[in-house]
Amino acid sequence: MSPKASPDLALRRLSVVLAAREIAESDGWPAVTMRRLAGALGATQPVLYTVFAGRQDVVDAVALSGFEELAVALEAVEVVPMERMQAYLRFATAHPRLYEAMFSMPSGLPFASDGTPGELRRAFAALREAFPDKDGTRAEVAWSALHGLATLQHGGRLRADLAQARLELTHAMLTRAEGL
Amino acid sequence: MSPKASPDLALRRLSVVLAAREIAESDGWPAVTMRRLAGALGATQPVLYTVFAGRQDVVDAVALSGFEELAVALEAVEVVPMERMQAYLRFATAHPRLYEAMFSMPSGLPFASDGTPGELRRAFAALREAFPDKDGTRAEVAWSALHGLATLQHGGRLRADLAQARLELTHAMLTRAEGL
DNA sequence: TTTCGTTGCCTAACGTCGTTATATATCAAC
DNA sequence: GTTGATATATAACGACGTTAGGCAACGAAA
Repeated sequence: MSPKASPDLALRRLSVVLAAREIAESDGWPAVTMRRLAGALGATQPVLYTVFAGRQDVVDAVALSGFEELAVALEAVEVVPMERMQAYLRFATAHPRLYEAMFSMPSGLPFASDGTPGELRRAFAALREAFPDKDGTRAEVAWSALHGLATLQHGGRLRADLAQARLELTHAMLTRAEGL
Repeated sequence: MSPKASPDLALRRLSVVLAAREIAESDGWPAVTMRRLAGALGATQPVLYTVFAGRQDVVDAVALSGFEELAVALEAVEVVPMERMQAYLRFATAHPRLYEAMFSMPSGLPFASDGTPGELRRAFAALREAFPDKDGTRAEVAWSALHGLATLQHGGRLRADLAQARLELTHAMLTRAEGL
């Protein structure tokens, strides 16, 4: 039934994702080419297509792993607004390219639908835990504010010396807005 | 001095920017290739390089034109937080690809430095007008919140039925946070 | 132990991209 | 009309994502 030693596909997937993350984090996403990925794995390009449909699929897999990591990072701190906010921003600044794949790049991942992956739900749930309300509006607003801070800050669009002030003001806003 | 009828370079630049915007808005940024741009202008690729250093330069020019338009859109409404917030979000949803070029794509534009273009300053000034404070922290937070809402919403990452609730909550937060 | 069928991988290629070198055509100046 | 400069077009280069086709390796059947 198995003519040739069938390789561990799960392991191969993981290797590709890890290599993609490393290359992206060091040289940027445009440097993550199928040829370079194959080279980093000591294989040839067609091998990549045995576990991924294409380059976009690789990026999506990296993004998904990022959402899992973000969820872990958020759950690791206390269920307190400021703690979770700092954990979120810490994650974004520690892995800028990963964060880029998760939010700023074209993605084939389903988000608001029923097929939304569990990793995504977990990450949002960790935020909602810290910003509870009836329908989740407050958590979505908190998330938006954090995402805006993270991206504009990383893009150099905000004054670096005001980073702490922005965080504190955002925190004050989000917590005082408890009663609607 | 002028051996051949020297073409209007400014006009050509404008034509390229307009064509790039149209193609991007209809078929997405990956469809904005130098070949297609040249075709839309009835010229050949090398002509584009007489007015733009490369593709990135074209994208940057489109982004810059977007900042100018954003500034105009913001200045067109009253200096009231809710008005300017709605104007901002209206702009982002009306020209999603343009907004993408301005914020979500790799850019060679200088932002926080002294060389920041006037179009950018104008857009931010219009926001600061509506969210005044001593050092501009509040305007930066407002901008971040709006940017987060715009991008996450456009990416389908937020519940569509809560859009109005998110806007109102964000507005309430930003306005009540007047005293620090 | 030999043969066969299946499966995994590599080489090579296709079409498209951004970008550039070379050549040709066009017009002002004399 | 000749000359010289310049604007444009043709053609190419290298790299990309992706795929087709051939070769080699291995388990099962004989």
